[in-house]
Amino acid sequence: MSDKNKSEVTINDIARALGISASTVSRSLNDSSKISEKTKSRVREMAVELGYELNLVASSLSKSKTNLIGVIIPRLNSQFFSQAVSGIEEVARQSGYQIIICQSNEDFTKECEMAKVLYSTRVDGVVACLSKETTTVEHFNVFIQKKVPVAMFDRVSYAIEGPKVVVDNYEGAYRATEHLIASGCTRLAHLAGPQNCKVFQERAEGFRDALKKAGLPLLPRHLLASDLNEKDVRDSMALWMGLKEAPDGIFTASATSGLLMLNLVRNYNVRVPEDMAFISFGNEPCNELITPSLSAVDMPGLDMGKAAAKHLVDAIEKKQNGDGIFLKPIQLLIRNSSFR
Amino acid sequence: MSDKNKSEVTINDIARALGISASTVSRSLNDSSKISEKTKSRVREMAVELGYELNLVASSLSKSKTNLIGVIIPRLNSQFFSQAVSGIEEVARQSGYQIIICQSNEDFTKECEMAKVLYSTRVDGVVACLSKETTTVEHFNVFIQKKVPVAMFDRVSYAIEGPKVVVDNYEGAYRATEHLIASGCTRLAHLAGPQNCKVFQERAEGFRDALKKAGLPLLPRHLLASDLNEKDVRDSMALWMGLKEAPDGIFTASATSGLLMLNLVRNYNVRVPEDMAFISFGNEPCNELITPSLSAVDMPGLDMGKAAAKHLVDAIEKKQNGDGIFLKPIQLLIRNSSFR
DNA sequence: GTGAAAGCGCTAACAG
DNA sequence: CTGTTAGCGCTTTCAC
Repeated sequence: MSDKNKSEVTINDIARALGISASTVSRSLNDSSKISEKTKSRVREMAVELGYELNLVASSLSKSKTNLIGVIIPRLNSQFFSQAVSGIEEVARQSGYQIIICQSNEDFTKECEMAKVLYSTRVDGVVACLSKETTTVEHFNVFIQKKVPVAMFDRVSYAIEGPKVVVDNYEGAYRATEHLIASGCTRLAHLAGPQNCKVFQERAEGFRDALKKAGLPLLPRHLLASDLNEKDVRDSMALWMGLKEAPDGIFTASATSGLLMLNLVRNYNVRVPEDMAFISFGNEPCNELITPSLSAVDMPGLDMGKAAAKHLVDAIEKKQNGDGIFLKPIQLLIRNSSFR
Repeated sequence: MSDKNKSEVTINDIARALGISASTVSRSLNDSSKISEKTKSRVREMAVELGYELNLVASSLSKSKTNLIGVIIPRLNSQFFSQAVSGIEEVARQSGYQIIICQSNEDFTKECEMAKVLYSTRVDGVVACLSKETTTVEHFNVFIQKKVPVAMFDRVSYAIEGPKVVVDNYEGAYRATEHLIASGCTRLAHLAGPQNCKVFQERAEGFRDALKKAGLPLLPRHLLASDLNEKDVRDSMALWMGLKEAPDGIFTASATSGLLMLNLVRNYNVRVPEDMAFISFGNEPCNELITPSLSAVDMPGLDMGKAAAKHLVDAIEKKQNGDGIFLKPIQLLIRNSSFR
């Protein structure tokens, strides 16, 4: 009847229609225990009759709670990250939160901007995986100061508080290298990632230590730090193939670089795994479909995402800062590229 | 100096500190043209001094604009979707919007719920790709009624207004089939998707028509509608291989099913592409890395995402509903699985 | 069990 | 150019 031309139906409209107060309507809609069932149902009916829909921005403002979680990640298009985001989204939604996605694109400056706008959005928490470029985390201080929990996964920083969900990169690298050695490789090489980034440091370290432990030398130029982009991978491959002592076992610090290398090696007269074995840190579905299938250290992306979100939500709701390091198991997937 | 213990610094604090009004502060911070440069800079300085950060939820409430875009997609973990979301995120952010991601997981009920909460969040617009189950789009009516633009891509519905970004599924399927025929296949089969879903209908239709055009028969059970999940694919493969007249050319309606089939065929004594050629609708990076490499109809996920976001933003800002169908080109990627 | 009133932080007429 | 005054729609004491 009161078909007002106003765009939005509010609790006031319901209140007016029912001849009660807005607070009663609010309480009813929130299922407050101190409202009679009768009133509640009258309110609910009128709400649907008028086509009322809660306005979360108003609600957020008055409650100082947005039920929004900011997610900062390097990018979306890798199995690991899309799985992680899936996991985050799933547990977030189950817990009543929505997620705002920001891709830093491995760009530190963008990461900083994103932190700012997420803060302005007053997200209740953020889960982040740092860019490769990131070496300082002061851009997260806004959150810390205002008691907004920050959960990190994979590429984390221990310089700020909050839950961290990680894998043991050192161990994964160590075991991968060990495996290559067990397969009979003696001239091992490692295509490492940017060494300012902790996870890549750890992977390089695991590699080095495994060699040391086995009494194997690290041949000159057999450990190459790089950005892991396509050019770097191609250059590294070319460099190694030109060496007098070319590697007979290669461990790459990322899935994509491993895939690319395995592809590049076809241009040479080299048998895999007989002449050259491969294993990569990080697994893509692709790894087991190609020929030869590519061995990998698998990181549980989905689980890590879920865990990060879970610990974040706990931190948000229980007001416990949720500090803690949660180590997720990696898995060595041995396939044809290294099995001999 | 005025180190009040209040958690949030507001424009009022700045106003008080400077002995001016809150509106002047607001205008300054928004770089209004009618504020003296001098005042602006005093305000800006005081803002950083006090550690002020804009509260977007308050701003959103008073402006009735959230600068949030809701994204509803079936899932994240396929090249196509992660690329699409990347594209959406990129142009959204460049245009000053943040995106809220919701995965329907191909579940119609979830899709409906998501539409509801996105509306409650008062997103300024939504970009959606319908779930396979979705046959009705009434859950989007909230948006339409309230003039919130809805852009759709790939799996779209013409039952509601708003920009649609699509590829010509019929044409892609037609050309893929045509290609198989040109390669010498005569007993063609198509693993189709759920036929309530338009894109899969169109693909099946393109397949049928290409056969007809070439005067080739559609052999019994050579067109199988399915859900494209792993079990369906396995069953279909088994069924086909058991046929007296087994297919010698297979066109799958999705990338993953194609990949899986190509993998399954190894269990049979069949040469690819000599005895059986393959091509899939949808391409994954994987497709060119496997052996034999898998031919595909490639959809430009990134572009489609960007386009959808762009048209949505236009619709939001120019108040033009942006109706229109934007056809993105597909590309036939002929690789070893079908080239003979 | 329900109402009145204040307020969350910002913006936007309307004055001057 | 700047200030005053109302809200935006909802929640939340504090009364009754």
